[in-house]
Amino acid sequence: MEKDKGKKLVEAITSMDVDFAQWYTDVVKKAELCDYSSVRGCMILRPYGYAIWENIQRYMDDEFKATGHENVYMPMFIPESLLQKEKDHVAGFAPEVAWVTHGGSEPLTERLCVRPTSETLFCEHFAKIVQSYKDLPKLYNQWCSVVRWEKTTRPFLRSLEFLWQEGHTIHATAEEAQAETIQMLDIYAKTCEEFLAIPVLKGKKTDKEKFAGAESTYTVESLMHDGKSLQCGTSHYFGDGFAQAFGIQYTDKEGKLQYVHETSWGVSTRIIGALIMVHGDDSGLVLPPKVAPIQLMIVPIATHKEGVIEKATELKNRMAKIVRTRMDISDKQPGWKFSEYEMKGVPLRLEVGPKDIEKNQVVLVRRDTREKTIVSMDDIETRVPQLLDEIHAALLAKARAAQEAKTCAATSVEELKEILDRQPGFVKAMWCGDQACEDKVKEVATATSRCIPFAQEKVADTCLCCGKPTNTLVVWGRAY
RNA sequence: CGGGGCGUGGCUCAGCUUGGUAGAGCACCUGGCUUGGGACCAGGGGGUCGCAGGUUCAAAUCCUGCCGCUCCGACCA
Repeated sequence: MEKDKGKKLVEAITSMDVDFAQWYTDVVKKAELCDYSSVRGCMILRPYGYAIWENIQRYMDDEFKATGHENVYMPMFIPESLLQKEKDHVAGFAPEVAWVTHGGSEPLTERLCVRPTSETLFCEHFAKIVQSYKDLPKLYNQWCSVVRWEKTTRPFLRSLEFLWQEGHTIHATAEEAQAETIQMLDIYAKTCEEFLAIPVLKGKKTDKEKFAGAESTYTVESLMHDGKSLQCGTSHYFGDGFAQAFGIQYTDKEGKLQYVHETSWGVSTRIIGALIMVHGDDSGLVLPPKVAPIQLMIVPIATHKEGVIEKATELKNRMAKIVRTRMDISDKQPGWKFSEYEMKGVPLRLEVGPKDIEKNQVVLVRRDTREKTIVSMDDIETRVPQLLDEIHAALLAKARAAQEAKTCAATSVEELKEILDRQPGFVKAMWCGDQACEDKVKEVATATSRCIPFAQEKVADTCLCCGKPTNTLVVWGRAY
């Protein structure tokens, strides 16, 4: 039935059900999100990929500012002695930091690490600038890149250098710091769901999975198309541990010296990996409208016919005032353009040709469902934004349904393993709190605890591993 | 770090077994024609075959080492 021509190029993207990992790599490359560089494990963010990051940045930055945070910039180098100050922290990061040992040809008296995260730099600075309770809180954030010398890398999911934001705040009281930790986790959840259409599971990490040096770590976890989970954002409460290690003290109203309470929180370009793996399909990327660099792509048909380009340009100028609009008037075939912008995940396409112009109409085509709607040219200003909203809602609903369909419950480690082998996803199971049991789950079922969800429920009375009575529900899975 | 696969114009790959002056398709450039799901015709440009050694009269091809990419595993904010 279908014509053979052109099929070969469409097949350039491996089907997700054949080989999900290959599909992911194909999409990243074909959609021109990033490219490999000559440095192992480091990637080049191309304009289209970077534009996605800029949109995420803009959204989150507005949220940070709206909650009273200020942006700063710290150095990219950390002296070894400074990194050593908090022992859990250094133990966690030392194995994967990159070291600078020479300045020009001169050996340095103290080697410098390239920041894997900046807690130590912020702490050192906070210790200097805080004297009184009147100096608190300090609500700082920085947008930067960090370096972690990973053994294996994948575009967006794990690279030696990656872009992120790291928030670092200090507060007079533990309560205030704890509230900050949760507030930022909520902003991350909101970013995922309302901006990226990625449903998330909010919860607390077990001690085994928490951040090096943290008292508690909170996470928003999401489920990818292949059933593996990915941490989309993380928020840590440090208590006064770092404050003690770095001497961050203030004088309270009673004139007594107190340690500050600290938090940190971060989201990285890894979230773009989630975006790809949650919404993508066999034709390529599917971008939720709010984050899409191009929201509406205008494809004029039969551009050589009189009046087509003029009309398409007029429509583009009208739409560009409302949504991020592009028009392709290159002499490629329309079919080529359709495939190209589907691969790039553009949420909505507008086709306009001689027949449409005659009838004063355009054809709107949704990327997510490929549904075509014929709309009067007079109505596009209202219909396009409406459709974009519908697409966002549909993507979120679809992803939520997929997550629910892949969420099961287990009462034993064996059952958990059996479920994950059959259908990877989230598995709810009770846990006694003992790390030995958590280790056992990893050993037997090759699954890790994703989080202790805030929304607790009871799927059994006893620990899935040791059988001791417990009321704690943990969600398990296999993670990226 | 362990195991598998791969490295030849921008991309996908053939050529390697059996050594003998570098190939195809796509992409790109020029012109024509076409335009509602990846067109067609003609002409054109572009590669020290991942790197370094070795064997040989001669290496993309054989040998050794290294580097990189990729997948699986281990490790890991």
